[in-house]
Amino acid sequence: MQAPPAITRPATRATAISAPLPPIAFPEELPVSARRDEIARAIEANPVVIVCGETGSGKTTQLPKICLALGRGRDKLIGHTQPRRIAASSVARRIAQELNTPLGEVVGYKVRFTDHTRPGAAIKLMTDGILLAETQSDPLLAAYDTIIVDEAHERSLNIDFLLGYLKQLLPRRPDLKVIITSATIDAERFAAHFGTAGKPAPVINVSGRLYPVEIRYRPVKDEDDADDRTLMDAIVDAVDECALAGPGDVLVFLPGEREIREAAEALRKHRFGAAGPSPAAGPGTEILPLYARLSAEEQERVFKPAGARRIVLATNVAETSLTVPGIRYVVDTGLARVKRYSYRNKVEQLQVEPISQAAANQRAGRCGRVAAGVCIRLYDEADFAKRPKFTDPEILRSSLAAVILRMKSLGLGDVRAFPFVEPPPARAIADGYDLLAELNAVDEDNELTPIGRELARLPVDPRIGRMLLAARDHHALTEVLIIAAALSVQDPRERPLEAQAAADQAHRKFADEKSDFLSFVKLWNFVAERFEHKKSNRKLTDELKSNFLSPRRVREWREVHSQLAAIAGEMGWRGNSTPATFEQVHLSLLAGLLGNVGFKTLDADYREPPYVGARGIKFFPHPGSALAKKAGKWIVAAELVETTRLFARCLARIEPEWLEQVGAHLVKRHYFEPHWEKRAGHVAAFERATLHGLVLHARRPVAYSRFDPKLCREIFIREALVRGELPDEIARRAPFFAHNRKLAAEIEALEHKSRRPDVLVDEDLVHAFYDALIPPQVCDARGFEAWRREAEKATPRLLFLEREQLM
DNA sequence: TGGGGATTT
Repeated sequence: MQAPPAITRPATRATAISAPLPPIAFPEELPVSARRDEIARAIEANPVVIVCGETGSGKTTQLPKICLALGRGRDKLIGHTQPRRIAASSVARRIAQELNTPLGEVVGYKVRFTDHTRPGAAIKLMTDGILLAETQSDPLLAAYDTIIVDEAHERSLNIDFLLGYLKQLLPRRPDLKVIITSATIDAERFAAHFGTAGKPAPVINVSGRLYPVEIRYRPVKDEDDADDRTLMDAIVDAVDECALAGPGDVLVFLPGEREIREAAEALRKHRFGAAGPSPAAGPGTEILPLYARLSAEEQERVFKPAGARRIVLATNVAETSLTVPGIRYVVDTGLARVKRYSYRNKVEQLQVEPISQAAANQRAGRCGRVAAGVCIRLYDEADFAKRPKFTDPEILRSSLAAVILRMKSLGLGDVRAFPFVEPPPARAIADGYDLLAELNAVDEDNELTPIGRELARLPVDPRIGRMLLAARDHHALTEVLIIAAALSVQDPRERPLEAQAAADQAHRKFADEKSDFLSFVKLWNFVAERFEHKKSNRKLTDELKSNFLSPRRVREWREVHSQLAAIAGEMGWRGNSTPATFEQVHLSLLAGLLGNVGFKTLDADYREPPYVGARGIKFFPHPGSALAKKAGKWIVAAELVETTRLFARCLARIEPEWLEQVGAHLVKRHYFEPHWEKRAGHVAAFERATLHGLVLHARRPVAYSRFDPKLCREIFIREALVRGELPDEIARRAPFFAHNRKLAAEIEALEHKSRRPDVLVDEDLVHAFYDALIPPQVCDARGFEAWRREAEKATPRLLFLEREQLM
């Protein structure tokens, strides 16, 4: 759909007066400043420049200013993308401050839900997702004369898509300058990607301001000691080693919450255990967990330096998203939970894996920011050397349905030909199309359907978008908007390690025994009521917290909900004013979740997976579900994730009949054992219906004539006429029937007497007799009767057999 | 019996 440019084009300089440029100063202590002439020349001479700057180089804040000094950002914007919202806003603030201008005037930022740019600004910070979203209304990115993609080495889905998009766009935008910033090791790959005529894009390396980091390898198990030393023992020893090396905070990288809890216990036990206080147990030493699910307050503790030594136990959140200040020592387990997507089973996996060399070096770098640091790796150097150099980019670890949907909707042509930095394998693309077909978003030719085009307009996962489209049709939009928003954000329910039972108790009031999805609706109503009657933000926050709800995540949920509700409003969809039924809600959810259905084959005993799902996968209900112990025969799950086991999370009971309705385009039907039904007077068969291999019904009787009329006619003649199984009331009205039966009986009796019991009336002869007379379309008793009455008007004894025909 | 971290028309 093409809208008039005046509406779709983002604010450009045509209508706004540029703010007067402030003087641009470059802090001389930043390494980038010293190289600014060289960088500026490279930008002027090349469409694409790769800038490698390690932490502390100043690239993020100074590059936009170098562009500004070059006269860019005057007629069009300098766009500058960051992987995270928090970074986009804080970088904008910092640059605005350095230019001594109010935020928004010369430097603005735009992230989801917040737009702090004014017409006339020169530099716009944004998340890479925002720039990607803008390609929908501004395919040439005409609002920009310069685009800086920062932190490209993070290789998120958005970044990889953006790098492909820019590569394709550049020939059509010869005036556009693109700057990619990256960690040094990835530079060559990006340079080659943006090369022209066999010549790679220029790379400029800017040193960082990292202090040297000493790497020490301390594997959990030494070759010669075959004892049962565990990872936790190794962590305790490594922390001791750090403590002996001198003062300073320690950052320990662990794969997840569970390991963080174990490590905290091990460290506490070690400090207070029988062996006496360890060197790490200086007075007031603090052990601080750090992971994303932690409440804001708990995370805050990490940023408030205390007097005593702190030991921070962190997940990957501390690798890129959060910078823990003042770290002198890093202890690296070399492990992380990594999300992957299994094309074979079509489930997500979240399993502990050894991290790449690049990630290990990033972790080590976290202790060299304030002074020389020490990184203790709990594996040996040979182990490090044989690890992959890079972490697989997200695009090679994800379902591609959303990427394909967006590419189709932007008209970017063949997915296989798109210039990805690392093209996904063909089977991954095929799998993405499979999911889109399951959602009815593409047709047999893999072209977008009207549903697909609508899906592409919704800023949510295609599965979730599909629920919304179905809800519009099932009059369940009010409930499903709440559920869809909830499924798009992190669970607002907190479950702190030290208060799990209390949290579960607080959340129990939202539970619905038939559907975890409906607990989101109950929770929504609870929260909405408190927002409506709030006395103060403080009180509201306290009330949420006392119910173990994260205020931050509740806010995100409400923001996503209002964004989706606004889009629904723009599309003219109407919410239901009366509550939708369980069936209406879950028919809608099923439209997006047909691949996540399960059938219970075993009673749950926690040893074998009780449910079988699509393509024969077997899974457990997640123990956090209200249905975990009493889920029904048929369930649907919001997601299937393989962690320690394959778990289905967020469950609801469903009826198998709903699957036939919602999954009509996927149901495979197989018919077998066609047979004559005397009372019904027709041929019946049994139907076996499957959805993704899951048996919906195994032996449902169906009238068979519409599937195979020819075979039905054969069976009708043989069973009803030759063998005499015509329904009685039809037989009584048909004199030929009694006549022919009697004749056959007489002949049989005669042949019996003549001691030739092997020779009976030849069924084939009788069959041929009827077959020659009865028209092809007759295949059941009723059709036969109608034909016979007409035919006998002309020839009354048409169907009467003669004795010699049978002998 | 229990999930790393981000992002969006």
